[in-house]
Amino acid sequence: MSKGVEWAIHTLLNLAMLGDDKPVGSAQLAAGHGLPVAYHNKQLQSLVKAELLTSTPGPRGGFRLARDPDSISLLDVVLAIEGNGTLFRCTEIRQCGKIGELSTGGDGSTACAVKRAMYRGDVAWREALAAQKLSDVQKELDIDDPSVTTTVRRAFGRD
Amino acid sequence: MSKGVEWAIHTLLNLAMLGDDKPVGSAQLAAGHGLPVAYHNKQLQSLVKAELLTSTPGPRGGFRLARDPDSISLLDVVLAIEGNGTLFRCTEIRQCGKIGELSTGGDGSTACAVKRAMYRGDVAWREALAAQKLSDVQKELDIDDPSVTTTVRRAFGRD
DNA sequence: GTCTAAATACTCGGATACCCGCTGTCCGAGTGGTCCGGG
DNA sequence: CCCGGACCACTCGGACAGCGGGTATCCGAGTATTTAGAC
Repeated sequence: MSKGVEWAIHTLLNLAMLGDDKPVGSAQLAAGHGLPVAYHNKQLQSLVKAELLTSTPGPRGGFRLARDPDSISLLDVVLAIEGNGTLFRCTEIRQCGKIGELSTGGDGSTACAVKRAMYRGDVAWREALAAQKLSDVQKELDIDDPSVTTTVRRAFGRD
Repeated sequence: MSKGVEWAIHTLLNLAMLGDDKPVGSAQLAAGHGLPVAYHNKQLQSLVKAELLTSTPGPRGGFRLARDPDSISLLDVVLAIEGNGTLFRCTEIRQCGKIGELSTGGDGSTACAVKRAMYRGDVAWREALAAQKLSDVQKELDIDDPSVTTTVRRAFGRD
């Protein structure tokens, strides 16, 4: 899994902790965690396409959360960055080679058993991530370090 | 996830369906599903290192299952091919940049909340794969197409 | 003083190189089988 | 006929290229602000 996922989650959490609706520029967001500005900007565009962020151009522009943190799951973020493909990709090799040629019994309607089995793992992963909203992670973050919100606000020049 | 995982699972299943302990050469295993021989051989070596297969060199040599199919989980196969790393890699960017520098409150002992949250998804995925053994998939495969075992045996020149 | 309009500075957005890891291929090391010669 | 040794064919194992996607970077399109000028 690409680093962009970690970057996106932290960035979204920072925006959630700021709370207000003032846009924050890509440069500021990247500076918050010392990330390469231009590439991070590219990831933010992916989040905009996925409708997790809204962008406003021009001076005083930047990015805002498109929805409340309790309606954005970690799965949403992962899919926005990685694309909505599955972890395991079935190539249907069961239909190739000698075995594929000799195979005749099963009807072609049923999906490959290997595919089904691997997809069960995929579904478990997705459900676990979908169950966790940004607001949940934000709460945990606050429990670990109650001063984190103040720190973030200060890092972005608020207060 | 790399294709090698799909290849490895099908190959192990084929060996399980053959049942006997006669070694099968890398070339035959690859021909079973029309895979590139040399590269597939490379993957088989990974399975040997993970102690899922045993290899015997020389003429009449090849690969055999190292354990019973009911003691090999899909997770074992995935980790053997992909390495035992986690899906989500935490880079600790929370400690970098402006926010990292200003952050002081939380004790360094607790892991990043984002890391913990993502690892929950990782654990769910691993558990779902660990719960499914090769024998289970083999049974499903046999239900979908009762003639599959015969087909595989024939494809490998048995009977 | 106020309205208008142009210049400006700052932002996002997409097009362009770079690099690491999966993919694919090759050849060498090692082993068991086989064949030939001798007893 | 039986035994021993050398040859050989076949196997795995690791070392060597090729390519695609993530990574990183730059420059152009667009907009709100600012500012200068005219009324």
